Amino acid sequence: MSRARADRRADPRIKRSRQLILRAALQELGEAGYGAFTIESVAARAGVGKSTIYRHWRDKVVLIADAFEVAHQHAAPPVAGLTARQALERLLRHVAEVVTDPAFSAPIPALIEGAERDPQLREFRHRYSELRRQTLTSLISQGVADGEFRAPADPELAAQVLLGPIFYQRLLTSEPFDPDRTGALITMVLGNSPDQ
Amino acid sequence: MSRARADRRADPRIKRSRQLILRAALQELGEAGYGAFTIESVAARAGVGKSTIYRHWRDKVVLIADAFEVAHQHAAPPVAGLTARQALERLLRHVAEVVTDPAFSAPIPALIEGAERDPQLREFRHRYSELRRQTLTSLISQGVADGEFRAPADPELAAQVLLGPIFYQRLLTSEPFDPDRTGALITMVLGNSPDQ
DNA sequence: GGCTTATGAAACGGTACCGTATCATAGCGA
DNA sequence: TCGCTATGATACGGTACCGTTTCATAAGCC
Repeated sequence: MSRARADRRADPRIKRSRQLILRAALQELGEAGYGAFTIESVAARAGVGKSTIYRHWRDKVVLIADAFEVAHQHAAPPVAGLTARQALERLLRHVAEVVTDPAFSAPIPALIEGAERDPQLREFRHRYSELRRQTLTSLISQGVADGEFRAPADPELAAQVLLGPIFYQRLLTSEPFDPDRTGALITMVLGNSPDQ
Repeated sequence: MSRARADRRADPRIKRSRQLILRAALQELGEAGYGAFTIESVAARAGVGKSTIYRHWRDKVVLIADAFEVAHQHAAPPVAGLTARQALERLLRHVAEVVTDPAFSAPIPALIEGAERDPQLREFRHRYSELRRQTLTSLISQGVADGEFRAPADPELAAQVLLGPIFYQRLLTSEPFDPDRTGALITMVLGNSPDQ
C-alpha cells in the first residue's frame, strides 16, 4: 500500500515529464505571455502529450504558478564574511544580471500580467519580492549601524529605491540596467564609504 | 472632392465611434490584459458593432497602440515659476498618483506585455518613458546648478532612481507607492535643500 | 426632402484551444 | 518475465474569436 504510493511518486517517468513540462511552460510564458499561454503549446514544446499535462495540473493557472515557483529556486549568491556594502553590491548585481539576462527575465512581464489577474500569482509575486526586499533592508540597516552608509530616512524605502531602477529599466525602457552601474546606484542612494 | 474628404473626416458619427471604441479598448486592456484582448469584447463594451472597429483599425495591434496614444494625452502639471526641487516634486508626485490610481494604471501591465511582443508598442513605451526621463534629468541638472541638490554622479541615473521605485511598487508588490512619500524619495536620492 | 455614408446586427466559414475519453505502447519495478 | 502504470497519439464535442460580407437603418449634410 504505502509502498505502492512511494513507487508512484518515485516513478522516474513522472519526474521527467514534470521537469520537461515546467521548463516548457516557463519558456512559453516568456514567448507567448500570460494571456496567450496555451496548454497545447506547452505540450508541443515539451514534446509531451497534452493529456500528460492535464494529468498533473488541474488548471492553467496552477501550472503557471508551479512553473514560476520552480524557476525561483535560483540560489542567491553567498554573502557570508562580507561587509554590508559588499554584500549589498553582490546581491544587487545578481538581481541586475538576472533581470538583464533575456532568458531569465523573459517570463517577468507574464508574471506581472498574471499577478494582475490571478490571486495565486499575486501571492507568489508578493512573497518573492518581499523576501528580496527584507534581505536588502536588513543589510542596509546593518551597514548604517556599521557606519558604511549614510543613514537613510527609511531603510525599507531605500531597498525599494535600489531595486526599483533595475526593474524599471527592464520593463519600461528599451535598455536594461547595466549591472556594472550597481556600485554607482548604491552610492547614489546610500553614499560612499565612511570617508565621505 | 477635397470637400468630400473633409466631410468624411468631420462626420461626428466617426468621431463618436472612435472615442467610444478607444475608451473601451483601454478598459479592456486593463481588465483582460494584452494577450486576452479581443475585438469582440471591445465592441460589446463600447456598444458598437464589430464591423465598425474593423472599418477603422486594420489590426488588433494598431487599435491597442492608438488607445495608448490617446490615453497618454494626459497633460503634465504646470511647473512654471517653481524651483527645481518644487517642480521635481510636483512632477514625481503626479507620476505617483497616476501610477497609484487603479483606473489609470490598470493598462500598464498590458502595455509592458505588449511592448514585449510588438515593435510598435515597444516604440511607444520607449518614447513616453524617455520623454519623462528627459524632463526629470534636466530638472535635476538645473537643481544641482542652483545648489538645491547634492550633485549626483549621473543625472540620468538619478532620474531612473526616482522613477524606478514608483513603478516597481506598482508592478512587483501588492502596494503601490504612496504619493506622500515623494518628498522622502527625492531627499534620499538628491539630498536636502542646501542647508544640509 | 433627398442623397450620401457610417452604422449595428447577423450570419458566414475558418481556426485555435478547451478539457475529456479511448487505446495501444513502452518504461518501470519485482 | 510479468503485471502495473504513465505515457503519446488521436479523436471528440464545445466554445470563442477571427475577419468578412450582407443588409436594412438612421444619422448627417445640403
